[in-house]
Amino acid sequence: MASPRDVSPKEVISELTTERLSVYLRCLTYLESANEKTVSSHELARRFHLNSAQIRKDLAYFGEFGIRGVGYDVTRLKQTLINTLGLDRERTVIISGAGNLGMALANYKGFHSGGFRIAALLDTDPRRYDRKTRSGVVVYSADRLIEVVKENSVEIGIIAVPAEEAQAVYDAMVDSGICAVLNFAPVQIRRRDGVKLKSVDLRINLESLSFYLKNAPDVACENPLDSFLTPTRRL
Amino acid sequence: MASPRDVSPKEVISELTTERLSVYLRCLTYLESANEKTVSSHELARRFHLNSAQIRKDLAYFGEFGIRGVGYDVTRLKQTLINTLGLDRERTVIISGAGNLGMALANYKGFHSGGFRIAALLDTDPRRYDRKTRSGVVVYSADRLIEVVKENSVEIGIIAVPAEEAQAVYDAMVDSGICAVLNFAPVQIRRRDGVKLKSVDLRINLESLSFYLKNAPDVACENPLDSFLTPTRRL
DNA sequence: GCATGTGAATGGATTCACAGCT
DNA sequence: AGCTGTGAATCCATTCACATGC
Repeated sequence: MASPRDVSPKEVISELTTERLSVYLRCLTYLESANEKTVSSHELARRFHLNSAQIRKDLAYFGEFGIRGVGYDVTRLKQTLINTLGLDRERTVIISGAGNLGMALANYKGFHSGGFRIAALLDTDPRRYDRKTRSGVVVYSADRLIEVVKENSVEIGIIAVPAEEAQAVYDAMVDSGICAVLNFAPVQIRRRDGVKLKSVDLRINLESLSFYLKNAPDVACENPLDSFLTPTRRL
Repeated sequence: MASPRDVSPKEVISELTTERLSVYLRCLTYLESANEKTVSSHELARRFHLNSAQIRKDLAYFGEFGIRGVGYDVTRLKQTLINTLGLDRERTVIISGAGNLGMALANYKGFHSGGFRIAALLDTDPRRYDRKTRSGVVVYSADRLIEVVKENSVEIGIIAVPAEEAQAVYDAMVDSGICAVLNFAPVQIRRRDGVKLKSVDLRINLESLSFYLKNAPDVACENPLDSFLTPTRRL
């Protein structure tokens, strides 16, 4: 249908699919490092506890990358996924909130490679200004948001401030031109059009485990992928 | 159908529903602090950008808590949700990995109230032993896992170690008797039956934003709840 | 022969819309 | 009159199963 280089799908791709692409990319990176040359959807499914039909369907949204009777070329599919996910160029990130969580995120290895660069931490507490994380990220005054965003062409903002300040930080980020935000504050952010928002709510995750413990029958076995993925459903 | 105190549903409740219950609880806590006495599903939906039919359906799994023509009693529904989520008694948590992330989680306010208590941090690096977080959590040798779990009746384990060690930590936690785990390591954990696993993958969340940026049409507006929730789908 | 890519079938989750209660 | 609780309808995601191509 689509040529192999066609990586901009016409249809809307669900968040679930997108997140699985990230999982596939990780699997392929591993296979490549293990010197595997090709892999079939069945093999991928078997080794990483996925579903082969789903892998094929997910990939097929973006073109035809496999060879019938053979499977997928590991390196080529990996590159395709990198392109598809937009990880083929660097995206700059800022983190608002230089408390424990912000600092931990600034040092998180997965945020310093494979397409991402953290330009700065921002905070409103002057005592934190000019501190530097182990990974070399500097803390600036939150007043300098616009300046930092402009100078570094920041595309992604991470909210790591207390719940009360989160909405204001979100709005300021959007005003400064950021159009994708990852929120760690435990609040429902009021969104703005055209700005992607993902939230990670640590408290909700714990409460969900509590619910399980309360109702635990004894045995429960689920899709290993589930726990990673967030849905895209409409209200 | 069910009596108001019936809080153990026969049917299987989806993870999506469970996570929404946490959201409702948060909304009700806010309404209670604002001295609201009753609230209708429409009012809840309007104020917190939810869907009224979904609220009613979610709540109805656990009994009949509303009054037709009136709505829900804020305090009573809040208490019901606390019971339903199993937050009416304390659940003890340990965190494995006293690096940046583990330390940040140990200091996270949402983990020190409303039903949770962090008993300890565990690490394999002796240089970290006996350190104490601001919130008073002490770092022990990971060797002492079983001892700590037994003495504190730990029910929930949080994995905050590097990817390579995550599976071993998970297995050790399960062997020690923990039956609910929250994993922050970017790997697919091989599950054991009867043990609930939730994973938060920071890298996947960022990649998902990257995909959005790559394909951003210009405007996109989604369900504000989406970003918080994780699905429960079968392979 | 074997594995992809894909329509068709299934299975869930959300939303609609209204009967029934206060 | 108003709002809950819920069957029916709709929408979306996953899985099946096979025609197609290497």
